[in-house]
Amino acid sequence: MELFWTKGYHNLGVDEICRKTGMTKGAFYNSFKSKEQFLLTTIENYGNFIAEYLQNQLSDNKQKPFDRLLALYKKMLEAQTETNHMGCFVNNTMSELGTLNVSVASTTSEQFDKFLNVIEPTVREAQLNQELIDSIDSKLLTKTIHTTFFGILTTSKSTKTSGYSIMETIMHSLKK
Amino acid sequence: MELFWTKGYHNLGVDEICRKTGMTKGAFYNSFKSKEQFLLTTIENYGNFIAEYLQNQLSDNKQKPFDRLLALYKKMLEAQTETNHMGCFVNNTMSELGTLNVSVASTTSEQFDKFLNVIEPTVREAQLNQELIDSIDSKLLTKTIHTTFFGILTTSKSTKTSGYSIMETIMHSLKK
DNA sequence: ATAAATAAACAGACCGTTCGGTACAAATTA
DNA sequence: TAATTTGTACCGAACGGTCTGTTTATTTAT
Repeated sequence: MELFWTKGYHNLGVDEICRKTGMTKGAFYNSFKSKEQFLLTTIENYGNFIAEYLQNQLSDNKQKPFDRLLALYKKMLEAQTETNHMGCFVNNTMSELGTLNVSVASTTSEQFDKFLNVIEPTVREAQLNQELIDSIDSKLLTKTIHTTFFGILTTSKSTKTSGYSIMETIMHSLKK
Repeated sequence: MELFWTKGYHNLGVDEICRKTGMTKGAFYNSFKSKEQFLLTTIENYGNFIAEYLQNQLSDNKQKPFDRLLALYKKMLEAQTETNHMGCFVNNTMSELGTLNVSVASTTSEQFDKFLNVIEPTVREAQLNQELIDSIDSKLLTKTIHTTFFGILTTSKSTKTSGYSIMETIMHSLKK
């Protein structure tokens, strides 16, 4: 997964996948129908992993919902600075292959929706708590916040400004 | 450029570039040192084109600066729905190759900065006009707005919600 | 002005390499 | 022993890039 993430799909050969993971080609093609099918499986694994991570981070009831959200995004932005990839694996794959391959398009947007569904209850909670604006419905607000986050995640690696200051600006401006 | 945009770098062969543009390989390699150099040239052309477009859209003095900004982003989001590519060409290229190729990384972030520099005066004007929050400096606010826009541009194609409603939410929440 | 010489641009067959994927024998498991 | 998994040599296709012959434009000589 790390490999797809940093190198993308077309720049990563099956040979290299096998070399780096210690598999052989025989084992690879015994387990996966094709390179594409391996990518789809990887996207789903990553999606499940992230969804679970989000769930865990947001279920800390000691903090207010708004603070939980902000802390989550801060943590994720910080995590990226320690790696050598940029952006989100799901979204990167979507931009690389989304217009070329319908399976990839549907799998990636499925995962994206899954993320939103995990986050939305906390956003709604924050709205009920009068911490976030409630003039728009929680689904749209969730998408607004998370889309912004992905924008930051994609661009912040190549700019000097800390991505977190942008996220902070947005989150505070969405406060009630 | 349209080709790189929809297909990405690795999925587009020199043969196809030549076929679709009516060039031959001889002409191509007479004009460009390599496929990579052609990409860099294309990015710069695209960057100049967009920067000029932004400049034109924002110089309409009949509207208030805030309205000019919102109209610009609306127009750009609408424009995308008529095409079959997604996201921004500069940013897509950055995610596909930014971690693998330093020339591409620097060229793309150069273009991104150019966009910000074109937009920033209008944002500053809106701040002075008391239309946008002035608690943060105009450069960071510009980056916040534009980064958000790119996030929307990248994801809105695969989601059902209109990207513009997200952009509207953000812009209005950043109002003074 | 015309012809010859030089340079630049072009066409596209072709090259070595790498790609995703297959074949099949060897090894492992049951 | 029968069935499954693994290692690896190998395949055709497609890749980026080169090479050589040819056309076209420009300069020079007469």
